[in-house]
Amino acid sequence: MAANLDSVFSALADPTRRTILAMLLEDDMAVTDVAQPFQMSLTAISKHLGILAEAGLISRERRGRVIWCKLEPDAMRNASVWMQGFGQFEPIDLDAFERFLEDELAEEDTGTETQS
Amino acid sequence: MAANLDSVFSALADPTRRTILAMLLEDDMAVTDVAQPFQMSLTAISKHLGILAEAGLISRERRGRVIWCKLEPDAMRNASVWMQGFGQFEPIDLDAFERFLEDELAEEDTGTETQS
DNA sequence: TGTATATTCAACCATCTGGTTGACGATCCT
DNA sequence: AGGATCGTCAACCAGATGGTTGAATATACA
Repeated sequence: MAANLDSVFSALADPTRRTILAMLLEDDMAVTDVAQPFQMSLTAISKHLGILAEAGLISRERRGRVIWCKLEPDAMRNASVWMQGFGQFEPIDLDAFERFLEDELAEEDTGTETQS
Repeated sequence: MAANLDSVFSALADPTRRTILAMLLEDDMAVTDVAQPFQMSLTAISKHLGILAEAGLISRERRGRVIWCKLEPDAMRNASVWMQGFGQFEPIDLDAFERFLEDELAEEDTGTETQS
């Protein structure tokens, strides 16, 4: 889904949002606590969290008054897969990569392990 | 370093630019040839290439009249390393990667944009 | 009930982004 | 030199983005 790559990469393009993700890596956090270390308004942080949630990078769950934000690393998988394909080889090794791809597909045809 | 993540991720956030990168994965290309499959003007593609180059994702070298664009995978690799911190991703799924590439290229070929 | 806390909504603003067109510089080929 | 090709520059435009403030909503608590 290329549209999802759009939203994931543009969500990751903002340093505030990347910092928020790094904070959530340590633990789930309430919106107010997420906002605490930043200089900007709570509304601005709330918007950033909305963008991260829209991209699927986090989820938000209301418990009482508090909305808990939780990292959802699955959303990064597609983007990570897409990116890693570019970093795995030197451009000069393209032919080798093609053979590698074909080998992988051939393995799958023979019923070797299959990831979803 | 963080500023570079800004430029890399925001460069990757545009589907036209991701398609260009996928095209350059196969071979170095002249600007005009990069622009050929797209509907937009050559100027627009030139700007996209400028953004990709600014992010370090490609390099451009003039030979005669022609400017050759070449993929520079190191920049993406750095961003990929950043993403690795956010969870245990599955081992690289090259089959999935190839499907992404095909989706990206198919979008441009058919002109059907899957915008959300 | 009334008040404090947690979060979002609505309106607004400045700046960035992705596109256009037309003119221009650079290079190749007769 | 003259003309075609390659690519960028400059100016412009509509819409997106990231921030603000003030009001509104939802929940908790005394």
